[in-house]
Amino acid sequence: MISSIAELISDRIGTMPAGERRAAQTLIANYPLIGLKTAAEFSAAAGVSSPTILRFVARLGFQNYPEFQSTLQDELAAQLQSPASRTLNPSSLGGSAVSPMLEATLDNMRETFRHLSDKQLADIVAKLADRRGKTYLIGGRFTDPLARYMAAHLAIVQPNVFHLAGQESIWRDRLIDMGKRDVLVIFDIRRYQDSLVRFAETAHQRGVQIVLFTDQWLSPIARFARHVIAGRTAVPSAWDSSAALFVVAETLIGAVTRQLEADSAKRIRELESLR
Amino acid sequence: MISSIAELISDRIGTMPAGERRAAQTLIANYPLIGLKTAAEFSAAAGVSSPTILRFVARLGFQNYPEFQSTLQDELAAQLQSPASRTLNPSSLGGSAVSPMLEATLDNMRETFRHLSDKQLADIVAKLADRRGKTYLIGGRFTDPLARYMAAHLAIVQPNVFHLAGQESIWRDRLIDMGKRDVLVIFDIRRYQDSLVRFAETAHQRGVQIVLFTDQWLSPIARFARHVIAGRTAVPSAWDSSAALFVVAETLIGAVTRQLEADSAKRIRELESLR
DNA sequence: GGAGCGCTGTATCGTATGTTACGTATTTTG
DNA sequence: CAAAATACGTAACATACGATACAGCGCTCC
Repeated sequence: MISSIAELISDRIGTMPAGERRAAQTLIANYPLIGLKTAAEFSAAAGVSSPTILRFVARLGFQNYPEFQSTLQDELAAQLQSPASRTLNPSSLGGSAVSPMLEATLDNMRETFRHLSDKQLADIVAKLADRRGKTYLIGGRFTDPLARYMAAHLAIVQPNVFHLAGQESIWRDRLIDMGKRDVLVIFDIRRYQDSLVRFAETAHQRGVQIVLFTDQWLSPIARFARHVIAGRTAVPSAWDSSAALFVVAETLIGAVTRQLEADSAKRIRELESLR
Repeated sequence: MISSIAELISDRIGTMPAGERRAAQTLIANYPLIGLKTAAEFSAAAGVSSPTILRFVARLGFQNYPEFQSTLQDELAAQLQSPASRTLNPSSLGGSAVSPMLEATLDNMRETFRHLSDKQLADIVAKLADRRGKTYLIGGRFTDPLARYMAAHLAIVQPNVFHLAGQESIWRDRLIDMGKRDVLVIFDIRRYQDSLVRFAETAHQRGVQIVLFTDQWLSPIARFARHVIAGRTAVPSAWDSSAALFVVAETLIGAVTRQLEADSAKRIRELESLR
């Protein structure tokens, strides 16, 4: 079973003529980056001519150079998305049944936060903590609980936080109260829901700022969103994982609370006395 | 000090017009691979035109698209050569506000799963997948969204899954339908809610098996529970974190789905056709 | 409400890139 | 040692890619 181009090469390098072998060796030595550059640059690095490079990729079974590059990119993409598979050898850890799921989830979180800058989060926190406008939250079929979770916390540290629940017609009607100063937090991962997209579009037209929690393939709502948080969702399960988005949500909740510390502390005391 | 293109983007994304911001977001979400493809493919993925992509890279300070791609490749090369440097976020070095939160959460998860045996999980899965009885789910003030999340998934792979929502009196009345073969999944972390404890006690008296998700200090409901999952909740925030429990929930969802694979696949197909 | 500015997409252009044909060099085999 | 076959590079070609000019549109600010 040959899965990567690197394996394919080492499998066939013996049957190659001298020039192509030099190409193969340079590619292996700088794998896979040389292969992503132009055929001319590749040929220069290998010290051969560009036609030799083309014959080389043809011998590997590719129709043309772009096809070869695409395959390399796909390979790279697969590597970059699951850091674990690359860093640790499979035999090193004890074979627990649950740990693949846990490991994947931990990777997803690290990866999600790696693509999330402090500045981006700070901007979102500032917007969520801005009390001149209202905050609305809504989610899709499986992610609506995340919207609820976030709403439950935010509603405690500040007024004017609303979770949009129930039937579509109900929350569509709420659009009438939304305007420029307001924020709409939407959770939407595959398979993206049309109803949410329509809702987001209308809200956007009304000038509402949208904060979108989605997966790495980006919900179509990203079109209308002011801020996009792309979480990794891939786990060894029949379902996608929302855990990374959940942690981002908790991080934001914590940051908003700290931001509003003075006010929220007072508010929380008041709430306590109401019980 | 800006070292990577990703940082550069998050630094300037605030000043970008809508179209270029979409480009920026898609690049961040699929970093950095989309940027290595052609401008046309990039533009299609971002849902904008190719000139917008070119204006985007120009705004980042590049003379032309190839120069932008070369920089991305160099960055990738540096990463691939020292795998260690990739795993840590550059911002985690200089006192970032978010990464303590992430680190604590990751620790919580590892710690939570360390105290969770495969056998314990397998028992719970077996019980949840047992279709002779009904499954009820409920949670506390902040954890009810977790109950909803779990219910939303379980209800798809098997019948007779119910989330108990609304006012206390409503779900108390549902006790009448609960019996020995049924399972009640409860989420309860500090501060533990009296209403839930009373509910759990009554259910227990009726012979209902209780699966409890709680924190490491154990809700009083643990007294009545057949299975207890104790998650770590401590994070540097004003709030406790439910993320570890969330991941356990997802793990169970995945395991139950696999357990019921044959039946659930058929069921899911049926559901699809109902849309 | 009107004028100005800035953003974005369409269409066109030039060019860099991959591709192919061909001739020479090199190796292999009878 | 000779002849043939294979490999390799040079040069011409075509395509597809990035760049640019321009027009339409929405937005903001008087």
